[in-house]
Amino acid sequence: MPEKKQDVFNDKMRRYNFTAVEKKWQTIWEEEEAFETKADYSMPKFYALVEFPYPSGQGLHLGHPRPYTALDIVARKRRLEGYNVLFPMGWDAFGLPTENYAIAQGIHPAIVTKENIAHFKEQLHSIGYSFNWSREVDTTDPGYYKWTQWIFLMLFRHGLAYKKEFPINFCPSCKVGLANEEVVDGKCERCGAEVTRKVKNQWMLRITDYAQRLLDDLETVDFVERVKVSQANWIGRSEGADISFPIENTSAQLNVYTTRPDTIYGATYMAIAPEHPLIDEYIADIKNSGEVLEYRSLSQNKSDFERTEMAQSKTGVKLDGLLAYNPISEELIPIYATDYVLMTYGTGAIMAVPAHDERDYEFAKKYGIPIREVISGGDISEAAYTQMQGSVCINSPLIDGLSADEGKEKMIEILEERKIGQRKVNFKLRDWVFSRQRYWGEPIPLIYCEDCGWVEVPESELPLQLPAVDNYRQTDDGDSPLSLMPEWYNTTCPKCGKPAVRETDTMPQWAGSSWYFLRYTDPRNESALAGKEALAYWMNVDWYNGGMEHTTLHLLYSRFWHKFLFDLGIVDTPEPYAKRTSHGMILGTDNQKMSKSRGNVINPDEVIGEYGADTLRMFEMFVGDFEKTAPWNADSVKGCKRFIDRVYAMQDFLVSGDGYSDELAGLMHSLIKKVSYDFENLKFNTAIAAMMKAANEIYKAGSITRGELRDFLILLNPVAPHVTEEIWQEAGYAGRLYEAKWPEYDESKLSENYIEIPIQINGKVRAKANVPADASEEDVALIVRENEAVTSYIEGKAIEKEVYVAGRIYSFVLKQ
RNA sequence: GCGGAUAUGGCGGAAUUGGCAGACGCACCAGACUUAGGAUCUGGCGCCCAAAAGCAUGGAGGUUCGAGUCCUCUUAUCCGCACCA
Repeated sequence: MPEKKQDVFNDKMRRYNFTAVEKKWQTIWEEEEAFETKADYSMPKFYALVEFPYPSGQGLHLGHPRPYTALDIVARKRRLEGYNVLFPMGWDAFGLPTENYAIAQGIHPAIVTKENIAHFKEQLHSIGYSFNWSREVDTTDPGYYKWTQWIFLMLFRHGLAYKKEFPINFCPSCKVGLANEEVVDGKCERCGAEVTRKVKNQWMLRITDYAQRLLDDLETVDFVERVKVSQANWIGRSEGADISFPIENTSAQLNVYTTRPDTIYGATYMAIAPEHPLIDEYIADIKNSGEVLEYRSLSQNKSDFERTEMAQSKTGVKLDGLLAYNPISEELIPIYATDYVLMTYGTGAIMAVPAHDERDYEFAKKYGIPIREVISGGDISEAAYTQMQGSVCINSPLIDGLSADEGKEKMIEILEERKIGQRKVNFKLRDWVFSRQRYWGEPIPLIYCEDCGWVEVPESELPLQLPAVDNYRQTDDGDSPLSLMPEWYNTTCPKCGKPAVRETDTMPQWAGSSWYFLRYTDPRNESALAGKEALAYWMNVDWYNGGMEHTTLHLLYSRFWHKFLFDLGIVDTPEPYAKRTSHGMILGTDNQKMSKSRGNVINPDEVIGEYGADTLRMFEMFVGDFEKTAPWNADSVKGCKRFIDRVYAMQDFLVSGDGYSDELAGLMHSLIKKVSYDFENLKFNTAIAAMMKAANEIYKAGSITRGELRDFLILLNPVAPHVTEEIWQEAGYAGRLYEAKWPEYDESKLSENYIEIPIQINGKVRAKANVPADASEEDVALIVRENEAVTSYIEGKAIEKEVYVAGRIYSFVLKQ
């Protein structure tokens, strides 16, 4: 050991060349297949999953490494704990940017994709992740999308895929259909033209059939609360009743859905969507039909954006000549067409209760419709009163005096008895629009035959490959480029053999990512999406981390597909993911989202070049609470680099001894406990802080035993795998660090013999006392009284109360 | 508008879930070692103050021996969804 500690750090300071060292270990790990899964299915397994990236042309940005490093830490820890770990990576490579690049440059998207993947892969390698590269998947690989298509066929065969007219966003200037994310403020992202709606015949998936199960099973999984809440809100279950209102002087009934049957006496008008078929049916009876039809076409031409823009002020038009009959209040009430009622939810018609619904209130005020209070508790001259809790039904002869909740139940019973309505559950969740009029996606494996209708492409012909095209652009009508290729789409009907045509739409980007976690379990299987045994062993995903932005799309879609495959008996579990966590975004140094246009993007390659991969990994974890957004701070990165250098230099005070020294034993045991706990609970920042603090203590102590350094290196290894592996080798420990065993701590050795407890007098800390850790309350009371500061405070004053919280605090309350 | 979060030093952030507010890091200050320092080591560092005391977790109240943490009200910011009957 050197005489003076600082001597070590002058010219003699031990340093290492992180670039060379990191490269060295990455090569060794690869050669030794250090992180590959074991074929031994008797081992306990752990499946860690991060969302596979879209390989964009820009390469990785600083946001990518945050979740990857987090689960890499967990995966590495699990391996050290003796688990067989599956930690795969792949590419969600179908998508718009690549396609747009292809359109602009005329280069086949497959070629661009290949280049981008190579770049991404190299970057990921340079960060030292322990991914199972032998299991890499690529959604654009025909060997992969064969099974995406196969799952679609199964959905079709089981009646979960159907075709329907559906409006899409269309840019009249670019003449292309746009995804929602390409529409910014109602304008085309590229050319800025106003986006309109265009009705297309689209494939839809019946995710709504699974709405109840998708909601119920949230109870069975360990997802962070905010994810569960968003999914539940998105599914949007509500309970109410369908009720029929006869139309006077006709045989028609107007069916409505309401969650508030208890307010039916307050229904003073009916409101229907402008598209509602009632208008067409009784157009002859509507005196102002011209006005009504004009209103309809006006609202139909509005884009979604305009419609929400207009939400400020409600508009509508009364159907002159038609009146509805309220079957409970036995009154005749007017009917309005208005676009605040949506054709796509419920029945497209509502009973409007202005007194107890804010929208109806606003509408009734504007059009001078009576507002009748039927639930007490509010002031309806001011605003609609919508509370149910603690409210009582009034002006409602059949349910007067009941609470709103009871009134609702009672009214549903009455409606069912009289056969004018029934209990009904509704969901906000819509079916999934599954076709895209694009090139760069999985072709939908269906054929249309004049005689047989839609017919499956035979399974033996899968994958149905994307053909080479001359032009990747949509037609002026917004159809897929495949629709310009008669040589591809003309075929024969697999059923009857007559001439028939292929579907030219492709699948959305969400398709490939809806089941990729299954493919990782057995990625090269050619006869099934994955082998039974592999699925049984590896599923469920034990821990899945991903962005909040995928909560209501990818996460819900993949749960849906998984449940469908479960129903078919292909997978054994009703849910794919046992646990889901979410990371916060990394912002630029200006506290803004990193983006090319803001010019605040930092490339991870720069950080690796200047400080090394271990430092990048550590800082990504140290920057703040994993679940919160955090701004990148280029200066703070240095702190992590310094710490790593200090750890490297610890070898200079290495002394013999496989165990812990008396001086550091308590520190080591509590460090093992802290780090083990924090790594499991997304508290990477405090785990690193604890290791930094421990390093400071070790420097103060001036020596470290071989046993202490060994365990310290193992704890730090998941965060900084290269440097720890290097020290392991240089210091002469046996074997590889990646094969070491995660240390255990001894609870009895955590605490010191003596502990310092603060003494409060009237709520303020005035003194501290050292007491034996195992002292009784009586003992502590005596020790505390010996303290001079305490005696000076309590002398001559009456003690009103004394509180001792064992090991924490001693508190006196004095009479003032 | 609805839903979800967040607010703590100059900065990023800690706080065993009601028990010493500011761990750890950055920046800064002083000293050491240096031909040199964008290296390293040692120490300091919430505000106010000579010190003692006092004041401090967006703001205002409250509960408690004790509140960043619990309750009520309020302000600001961020994210998601947009008339879901």
